Amino acid sequence: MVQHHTRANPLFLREEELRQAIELLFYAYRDFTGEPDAILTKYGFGRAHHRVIYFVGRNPGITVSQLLRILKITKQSLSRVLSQLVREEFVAQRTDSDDRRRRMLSLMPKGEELERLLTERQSRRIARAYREAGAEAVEGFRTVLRGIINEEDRRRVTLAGSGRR
Amino acid sequence: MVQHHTRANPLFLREEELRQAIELLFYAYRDFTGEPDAILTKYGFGRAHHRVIYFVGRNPGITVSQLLRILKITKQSLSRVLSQLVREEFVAQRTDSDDRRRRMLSLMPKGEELERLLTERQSRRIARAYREAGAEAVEGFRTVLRGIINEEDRRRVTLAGSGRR
DNA sequence: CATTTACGTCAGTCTCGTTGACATATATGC
DNA sequence: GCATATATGTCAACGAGACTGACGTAAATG
Repeated sequence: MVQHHTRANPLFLREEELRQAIELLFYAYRDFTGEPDAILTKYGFGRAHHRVIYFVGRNPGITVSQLLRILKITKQSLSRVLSQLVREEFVAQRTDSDDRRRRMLSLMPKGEELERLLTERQSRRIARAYREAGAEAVEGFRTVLRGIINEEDRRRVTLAGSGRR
Repeated sequence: MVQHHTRANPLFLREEELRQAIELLFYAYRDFTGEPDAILTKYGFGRAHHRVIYFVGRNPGITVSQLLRILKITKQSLSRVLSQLVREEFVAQRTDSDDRRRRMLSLMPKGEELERLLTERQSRRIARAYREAGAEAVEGFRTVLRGIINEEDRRRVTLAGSGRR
């Protein structure tokens, strides 16, 4: 697949290979977010709203501080978009009965609908790529991406899912 | 959180798998850009500067319009960061002798140095992930990422690298 | 010579990230 | 019960970086 005819210089090969990875990530993320971004604009929302809607939908009952740890942004940045989503009835807050300081977040019908719309687009893109690449490539894709993620957050992705070994 | 022990429903499994991909991409990109972002701050630059420096370094002599096509941002957005990079002598412009409307961009010594610094960090992260994952996984990673990229831009990544030159 | 292309710029807007200070409610350890 | 820590929200101010739309200039091109 990767026809490197320069076997003479392994260092060059390595750098070229790594630069390709950098570029693949850039282009893939650019296009991966491009479609949702366009949809969000119609709602007066941006990518930050998308992230909140996605992770709240994925983890119903998640608290603000848990969300902050995932997004790695400041309380202010989250607060702005979150309060907007609550105000416009995309997201609901209810007090945790165990610890009444906590606000448990969940999607309201409007939020669920938008979440589905956005996730559907992204899923379709991934599904197509997965289908074309085959199961073995998919495993490789997952493995490498996990390796790129900071160690402390790797568990976030594979614990929840089919990757139960 | 969400543990799926259901093997009964293949559709559900599929959705879970796709959501994991979405999250892998999110976390990987977040951490992939996190390190360079921190460095750039010290220079008074942002991620936009990084992208320009990277792609100019990678494609010496690239023109403004070519850069726009890669970054998919507007002329204004590019103009702001580019003129700053030129002013501060990270990037040089010289008129193309064939078509004197074009400005061919290249890195100046300061730009090359910063580019190396930033790319080094990202490369190290990728290299570690590649090493841990193995050659086969790397191929899968590349294949799936290429599939995620809009078709018209796929050639950007594999032609320039292993192909010519 | 008219049109198109490449590039730059001005003015204004918006999202979304930042810091730092402060307020409140609640939980928890002693 | 009190002191402290935690979870959350909010205010003010700021900066980066994206956008649109319009306009201007230089050069290439049909």
